[in-house]
Amino acid sequence: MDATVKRKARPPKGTRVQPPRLAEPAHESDGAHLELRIWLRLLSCATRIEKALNARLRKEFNTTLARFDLLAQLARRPAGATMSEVSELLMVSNGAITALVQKLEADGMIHREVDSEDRRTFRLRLSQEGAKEFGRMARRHEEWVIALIGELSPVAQSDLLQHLTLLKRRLDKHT
Amino acid sequence: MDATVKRKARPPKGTRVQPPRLAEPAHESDGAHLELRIWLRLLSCATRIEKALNARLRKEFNTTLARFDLLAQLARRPAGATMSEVSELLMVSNGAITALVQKLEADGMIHREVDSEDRRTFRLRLSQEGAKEFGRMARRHEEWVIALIGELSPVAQSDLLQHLTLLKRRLDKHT
DNA sequence: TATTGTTATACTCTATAACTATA
DNA sequence: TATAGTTATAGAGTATAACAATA
Repeated sequence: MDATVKRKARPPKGTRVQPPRLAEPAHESDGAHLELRIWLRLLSCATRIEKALNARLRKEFNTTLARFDLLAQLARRPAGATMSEVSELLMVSNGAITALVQKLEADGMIHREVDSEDRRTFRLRLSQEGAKEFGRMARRHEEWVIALIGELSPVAQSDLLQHLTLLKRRLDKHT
Repeated sequence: MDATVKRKARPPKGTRVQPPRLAEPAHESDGAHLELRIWLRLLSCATRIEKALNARLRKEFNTTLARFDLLAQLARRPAGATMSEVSELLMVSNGAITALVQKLEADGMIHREVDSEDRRTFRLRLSQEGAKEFGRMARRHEEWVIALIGELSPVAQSDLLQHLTLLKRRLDKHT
């Protein structure tokens, strides 16, 4: 879904004297504080990867990253999870979860059973085909991610992971 | 209803080999490839920061990150930019840009002038109040980002920036 | 014919608040 | 009263495709 924005063509005339610059969603990224530059680059990378993954999930599986993430949470919890738990895990409101779950249930990817002890709650679980389909998606997803990130050297990768982990810990405390 | 449904609850002790982990929106993140773990952490960090910034922009300035980013692009281009240029810079479709621009114009943040040489195109520029308001937003924005990221040591920050820059370059080539 | 930008349409994700049914 | 989840509503962002004006 990229590479087709036809803006390569540039008005041949004009008195524009700006230096050539790579597309950079930055606010004065050059003199700015380190923190700002990190954030802009982080956002840029995440957006790029997210768009790529979303487009491919749509194309190959007719689904989205949000749904994929919900399935992933259930996939690692054979005992299932409640709506509220999923809501917290995905950091998304209860109402939004209801919508996602309805869609996934309608597609036959998950089912919900009333909890035997508290009839207000459901346990969500992958259905059998849901588990299979998620397996297919997860494999492709991983291939895509490896293709996108795998060009970095192993050392760079492990450094990057380490620093992101550090950042995430700070955010966990700070948010 | 086993009361402590939270994932944090753990057997009091044990022979765990794995490091303690916080809630992690991951798909089997432990045995997974490095690339996958990087992506999940990257996404997690970006989402957290983005949500925080969006909420604050909404609260203090009644605006959004998408609009802020568009303004930021104009702020660094005194000569202005066309719709298509902005579309490319923000990696967003032309139709979506029209919507954003209409909103910002209605708010008096920007104006658009018909290009004297090509009457199909507009030049978008910050209005005077737009520039002032953007200045206020940018200052706050930077404070927030510094507060969120600034807990990392300077060394960690510069390493992180370096690795993200590397990643971004690969993505530029690869996407 | 090609390009710039608009419009119409639709879809996804999201939050909030009022609501229901349990507890 | 408090909690789990639903519904109704609203709004942002997005893409696509058909279209108009201009090149």
